[in-house]
Amino acid sequence: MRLSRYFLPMLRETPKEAEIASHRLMLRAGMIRQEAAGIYSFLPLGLRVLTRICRIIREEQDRAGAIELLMPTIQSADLWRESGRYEAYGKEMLRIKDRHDRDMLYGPTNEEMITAIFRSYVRSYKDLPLNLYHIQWKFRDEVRPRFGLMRGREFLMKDAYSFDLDFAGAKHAYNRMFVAYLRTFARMGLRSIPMVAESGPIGGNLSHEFIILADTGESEVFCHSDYLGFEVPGSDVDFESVKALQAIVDQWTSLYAATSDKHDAATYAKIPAERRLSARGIEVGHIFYFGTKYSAPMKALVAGPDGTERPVHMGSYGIGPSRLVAAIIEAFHDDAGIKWPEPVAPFRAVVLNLKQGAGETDRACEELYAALSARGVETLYHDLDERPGAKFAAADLIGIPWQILVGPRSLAEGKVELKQRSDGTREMLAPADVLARFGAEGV
RNA sequence: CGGAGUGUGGCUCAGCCUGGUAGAGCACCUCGUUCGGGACGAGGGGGUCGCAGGUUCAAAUCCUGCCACUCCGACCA
Repeated sequence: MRLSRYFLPMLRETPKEAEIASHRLMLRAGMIRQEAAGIYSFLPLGLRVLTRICRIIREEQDRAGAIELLMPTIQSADLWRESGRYEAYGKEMLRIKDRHDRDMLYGPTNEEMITAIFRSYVRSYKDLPLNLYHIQWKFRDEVRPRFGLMRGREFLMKDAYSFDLDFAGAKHAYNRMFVAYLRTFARMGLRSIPMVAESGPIGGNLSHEFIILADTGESEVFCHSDYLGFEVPGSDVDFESVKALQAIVDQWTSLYAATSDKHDAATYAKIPAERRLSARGIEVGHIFYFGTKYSAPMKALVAGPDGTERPVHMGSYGIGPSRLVAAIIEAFHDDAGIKWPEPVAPFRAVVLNLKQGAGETDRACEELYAALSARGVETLYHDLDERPGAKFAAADLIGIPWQILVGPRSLAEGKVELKQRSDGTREMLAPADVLARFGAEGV
């Protein structure tokens, strides 16, 4: 992508409403634009990151055996009356009426709808286990939206719903998502810690929040510091193996870890003092087992091997991709801007032409840009007529992992400079060697 | 929902107390000089001062009401 033809409205000054780093940097880097309190447009650069995050989520959901579908944002109130939540959910639910004066709502979550889908097609235990998910916009009319995407009213959510014949099956379904979540966040460069959590309005009695440690996190958390050293399951995990998954979950729940809601000071005090970790965290995922809370009242029944019908056991599993954009920035930034981990970066490389309009640098940049693009390396070419300093600042701000600096100084030696955004390391390389770095073996 | 605060060109803000021709920096357009860490000069365009009432000869400025947004706390992917 040529910057001259892209839409990337960077801000030099920080809009006054932005308090935390991620919000500030997203606005400055031209990723988002606020439309109303807690409601944002994703501008092209922000959308690229969001899309990459969703791609990783999908890959791991699919790997764990979940199946994607797509449910609407608008739901009928009648569905929610069946579960009793239409009244129970409170003012957080945005209630609307259509032209026929029918009660509708903008979905804050989809347990009711997925249960309705399930019950209209599935009758037998032979169709289980089943896990259906979608990635869709949700609306929760928060009293106080804040911190940009961190606590918006409209937000993107991946929500999965599992269906099993009994608790044992449901527990395995829960474990699948548990392990998938560990992998999902790790692939984004994040260290997540599963913590015992309140189940809130979703209900149920088995629930974990996946927390990223960050100073700007909204939750106060307490855990054993050994969690920071645990190994994340590899891509070869056998999601069919009940025993293998249970072993992983057992390990990851073996030590104390709780949010302030569920914090037990006495248990925490038993951890050796040097292993106690008291910090703030960002909730990026939340998983629940809630049994027959919805299937019983909504009559989502399946026949078991003995022929009798029984309500299906369910769980639900949420990840906030839009919140993850912010969480990743909180974890990876410095004073100059964002430092994207490669798997979620909006572009992999940015070519900076330090003397736009000079034949030599223009030619070298064009060649590099064309060659990188041909190799499938997503590259942004900063081809605006700006001074080098402005280009450096812009590149650091938007945080693309690899900067390729092309100026007369290095070009005189037949070289360009490859700078890594994450640690600032620089190397002088011939253009051909830069290309080799981005070859099949990656950088 | 309790408490605090802010609305003035695209952005950051001054002006308001003490009413009298709407300002600055950045950004934008033109020309020139520049060019390895957010350049400089000259010229130019752009704002019914959140909205509605009121007071006054005169309101960005004073008064009343409303709206929007932000921050602190209680609740939440």
